[in-house]
Amino acid sequence: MTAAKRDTYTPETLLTVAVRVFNERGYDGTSMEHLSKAAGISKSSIYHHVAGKEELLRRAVSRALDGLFGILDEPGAVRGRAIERVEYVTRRTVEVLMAELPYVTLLLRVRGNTKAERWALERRREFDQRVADLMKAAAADGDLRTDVDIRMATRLLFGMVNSLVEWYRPQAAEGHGGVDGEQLAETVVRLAFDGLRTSR
Amino acid sequence: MTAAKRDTYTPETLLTVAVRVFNERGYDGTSMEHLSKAAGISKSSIYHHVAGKEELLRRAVSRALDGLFGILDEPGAVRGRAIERVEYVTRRTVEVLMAELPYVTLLLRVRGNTKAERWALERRREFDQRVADLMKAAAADGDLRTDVDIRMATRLLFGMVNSLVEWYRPQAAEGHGGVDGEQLAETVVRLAFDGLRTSR
DNA sequence: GTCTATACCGTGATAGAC
DNA sequence: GTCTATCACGGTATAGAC
Repeated sequence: MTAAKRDTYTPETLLTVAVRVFNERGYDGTSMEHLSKAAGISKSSIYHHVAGKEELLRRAVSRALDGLFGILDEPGAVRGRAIERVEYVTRRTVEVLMAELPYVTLLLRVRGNTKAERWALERRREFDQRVADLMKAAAADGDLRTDVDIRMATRLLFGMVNSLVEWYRPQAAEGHGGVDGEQLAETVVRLAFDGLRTSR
Repeated sequence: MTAAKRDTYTPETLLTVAVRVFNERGYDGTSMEHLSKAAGISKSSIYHHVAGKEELLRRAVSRALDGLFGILDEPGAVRGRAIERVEYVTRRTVEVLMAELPYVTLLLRVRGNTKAERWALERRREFDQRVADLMKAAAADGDLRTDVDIRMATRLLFGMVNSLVEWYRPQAAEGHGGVDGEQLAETVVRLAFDGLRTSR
């Protein structure tokens, strides 16, 4: 942040508003009129900053995808035993999901009606595939239970992780900083890998 | 089925088509024009059967909700140790989700822009609350791990279960009947309660 | 029960003044 | 950079013939 919050919009600040409204009403359920009301400027002023509604969507899901793919290049995701890498990617996915919550939320709700949406779905599948490959490696190492299909387990694991966007809301710094972030990530990992039950 | 598939539509047969299109394009992304093309009749013919788009949505989510709430009245959900009841409800939720896949899919994607949608969201929360109460009882029995927040665990568990709608597709009876249904439900339950890992 | 034709409104997007 | 005014279009829904 080089300057304090200013009155005039940039594509970035406008994006913040747009993504919030998209998540509240759904992308298709949001009109340019809704956006203009939420931003406090007229419809035509929005067109001064961005080419249209779909560009806002493209910018938003790009940000989410960048965050997710970034994880796969981190040292913890490329070095070590496969199961450790899976745990790392899972934990980091939860963290990125929380850090970029509105953007990832939008990404996960994309349907595929427009070009930008189809592009987003394609890249999401690519990410899922990369994770599924990691899981296969962990299974080959004998570190995952053998009575479940790996592809299915991958989907369920990330279905669980992704479901965070439906209820997680960042608490506005109550005393201590962002401690709940790492805590929640740890909970998800422990639950997914060790299960809900007290003892087997 | 008292009669074979007929040419003329009823509200029910029309609903089948509408729900499929709603799930493909999203409710807001679906126009009456889309529906009429998919059904093979004109827009105005649709209005002969139903009052409008929102009635189709209401009928669809009602069917999903009836299926889910029905679970809570089954013997397995009201008798026995709490953890057994939680497992039962989890397993049955997976089964209902598969049996009523398009309807539950639509329910889980509802945003809340219209009256019917807000009503659906309210009833969904009611179901979630009933399940959360069961989980609390299981925790009080000492059958759930104590290092995770119960409310959070409930949300993650059902986030995992609900994520099925994003990828599960019924296979068109390849040889044996509907064996995969119970199998998948069992996998979800085992994964959720015992975890992914081979051994602790 | 289905059709064509149409009413009427909200949509995404643009023109041009300030 | 923002505005008002406006466009062409597609949206839900209805009228009335067959």
